[in-house]
Amino acid sequence: MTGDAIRRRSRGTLRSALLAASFELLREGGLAGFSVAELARRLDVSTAAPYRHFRDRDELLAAVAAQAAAELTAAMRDAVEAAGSDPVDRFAATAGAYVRFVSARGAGFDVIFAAELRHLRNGALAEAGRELTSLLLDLAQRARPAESLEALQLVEQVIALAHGYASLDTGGFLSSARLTDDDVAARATRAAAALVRGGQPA
Amino acid sequence: MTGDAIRRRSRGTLRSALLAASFELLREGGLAGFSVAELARRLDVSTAAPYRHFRDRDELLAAVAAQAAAELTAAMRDAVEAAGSDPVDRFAATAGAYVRFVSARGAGFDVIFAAELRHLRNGALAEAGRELTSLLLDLAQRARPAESLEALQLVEQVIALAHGYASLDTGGFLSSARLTDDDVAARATRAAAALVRGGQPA
DNA sequence: GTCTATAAATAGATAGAC
DNA sequence: GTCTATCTATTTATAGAC
Repeated sequence: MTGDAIRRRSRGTLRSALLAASFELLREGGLAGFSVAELARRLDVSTAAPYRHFRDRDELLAAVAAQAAAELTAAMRDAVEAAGSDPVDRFAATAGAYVRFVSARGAGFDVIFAAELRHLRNGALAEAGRELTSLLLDLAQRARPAESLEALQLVEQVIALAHGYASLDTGGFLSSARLTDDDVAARATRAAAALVRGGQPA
Repeated sequence: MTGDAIRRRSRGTLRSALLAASFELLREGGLAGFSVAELARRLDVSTAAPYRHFRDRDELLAAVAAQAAAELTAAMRDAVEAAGSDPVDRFAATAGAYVRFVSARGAGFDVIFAAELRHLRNGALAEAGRELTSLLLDLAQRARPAESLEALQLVEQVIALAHGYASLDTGGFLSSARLTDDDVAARATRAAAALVRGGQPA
């Protein structure tokens, strides 16, 4: 559906069409498969057209990353609310939300915090990243048992776990088990909860 | 050191020099930065030379992946032995070994189990992958508390965690903390132990 | 086994017309 | 704002000489 809808856009919307198509492209081939030329091809415009809206490839990617960060933060907030009142479950829900988001949109921490985009000092992206980090830190702080790890390290652990599950999913490591995206998200959530609980002082 | 040593190799060793240089290249730019042309450049041979030893890029990568899998399995065995007798600590040590290995060699599960290499049906690679999986399953089985998750899912969790830590490390997410590779490996190990312990039936 | 030369893709990016 | 045309760089891969 989206492909045609994008191609049949009316004039003046190339910029947002580029962003939308970028997510499609990322979902299909990851950062490695991302190219401005391919984007132009899919939108039936010349390869020069995107450069009227973005200085170069990195600026386009940064805009995508900023949008991804905002959407991911929102998705995590929703998952947290749906998770109930247990602070550990609420924090762990972010891992599941992350897996689901990457599977649906193709952009995760690798895009949002890409080293190749840091030189841009893109304000919107930096701010969106900070908001995401802040949400996670807050949830970690509440889930953190006394005497346990610092909240920052707890965030690091859960991010690593979530990103790992998303990578395994994307890379097809889990494909033999024929899991749905929701299955993988549930596993990531369960693992995150175990991780936080296991960190408690015996 | 290695660069010059490789460039000054005597004749008849291009094949192994290609493998060695591949690891260097992967460590610097990951799978995305891997190219046969760049490899040839570094070894001061023509871009055609590598194709006398490998049918194409994927066959070269598969040979790299098979070697990586064997080395990683050995590194994990060493780490397990050094970890003592507690089954959870022994299993968790594989996460630290993985992080250290990826940091040193640049090739991890993403290369070893790359979807793009599966069509080759490379026997050596498949066998090396099986051996790695088998080691992890065995350790998981011994670390697994009764009533806990299946060993396969435990392996999945620890692999995801380890791969996530390695990605965070490689991507520079942890760079603000100025951690050494050993620091990151220690954190991954600790997190893996917490994960396994937290999975126990309360 | 290695080289030179070359072909065919593909990507990023710009100039200038409309 | 978009197009056509073009440039430059890079990569994978092959043919044929030595």
